Amino acid sequence: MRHHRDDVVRHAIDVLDAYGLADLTMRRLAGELDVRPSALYHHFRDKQSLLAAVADELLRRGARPLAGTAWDEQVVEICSGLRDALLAYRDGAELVSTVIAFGLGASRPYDDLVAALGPAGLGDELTPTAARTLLHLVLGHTLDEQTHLQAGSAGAIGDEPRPRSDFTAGLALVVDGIRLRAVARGSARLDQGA
Amino acid sequence: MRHHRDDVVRHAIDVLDAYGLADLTMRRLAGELDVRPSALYHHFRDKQSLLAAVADELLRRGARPLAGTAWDEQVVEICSGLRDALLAYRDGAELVSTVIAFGLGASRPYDDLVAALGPAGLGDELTPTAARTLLHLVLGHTLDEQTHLQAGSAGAIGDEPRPRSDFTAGLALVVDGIRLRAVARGSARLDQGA
DNA sequence: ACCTGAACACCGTTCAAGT
DNA sequence: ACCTGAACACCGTTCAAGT
Repeated sequence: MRHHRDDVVRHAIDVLDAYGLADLTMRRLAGELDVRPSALYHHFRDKQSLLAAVADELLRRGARPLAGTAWDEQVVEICSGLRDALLAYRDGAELVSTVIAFGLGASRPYDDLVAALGPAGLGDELTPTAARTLLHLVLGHTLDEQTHLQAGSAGAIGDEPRPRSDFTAGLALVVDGIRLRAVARGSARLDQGA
Repeated sequence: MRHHRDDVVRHAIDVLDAYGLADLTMRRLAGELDVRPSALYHHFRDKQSLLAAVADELLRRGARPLAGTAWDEQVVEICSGLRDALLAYRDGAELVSTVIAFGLGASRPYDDLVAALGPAGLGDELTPTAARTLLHLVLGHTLDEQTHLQAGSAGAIGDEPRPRSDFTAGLALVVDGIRLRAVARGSARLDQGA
């Protein structure tokens, strides 16, 4: 049976969710598609590109429209939505972190954060910094969280699972720091929780 | 020639720095030590444990005494020192991030941050959250930075390198957010830069 | 356009046995 | 205590050739 690129990506997500990132190999994926491993190289130049496409699809599936109007509400929505998207598939956080680190894809969340931060008036220098800081927080936290959630099945010894409020609290720290800079340029109120 | 554990770790750091994390394989390391790969399993139960020991040694070499007295000075020192330690060896940030994600070692920076944050009076719930948030920022940022620094030699297309001030600015954001919570419990001044 | 067959150059890990 | 020899069960990638 013949496939095209989208079939491969869909099957790759299934393999990811069922077996984890370490077992998402070209050979295993080819096996699931009932095809020789070399056939995959017709659709993707290498494994990194495949993983980038899988990460993009995972984020696309988790995408939600923004409801809030204020920049800080939107930032919290984007970050929470990203976390939910990462948690929706096994090893989602590890996959997206890897793809972002290699700089081959998964750039949507960063772009969305930059756009949402616009009205905060941080300036052209601080806005990308703030967006990256938020992104690092979400990826790092969710990677931690997902690793600990899955610690039962894997070999790693997990200490206590993260309390539910931990993500929100960490995010609020950073948003407050950003709000302080926005305030310095004279706009939002300082004491609203994130 | 016979080695013990410390020799293996030292050679592993050399291989890491010379060839990168992807080429720090058990087989290559064994080759450098002029030993069969199976000999390494006398010293370490698996590759993860070896990497954990390498990460700990890398952090040990980068350790510096704390000069500051105020908690926010100490936090900035710890984070900057961690960044410097990670940048001192090729793929240092990726190695330490991996080891921390697996929860097998490299816990010193987290412990130091928790200790430094003590006097901020954040409480038992927020202190670990703040420490993790800082750690995620430093690891994420430095991983980004190191990837872009090394982008010339690797295949990944790096966009512009991070501006020098980016790390400091991102760190200041988070420290300000923490300071705000410390202020809420009534201690430090709010307008001191990080 | 999509795939096979066959190969190349590797991996981590185990385990009995040696000194 | 530290190591060898040999094997097991895998990897990603290339490339000529097929339909």
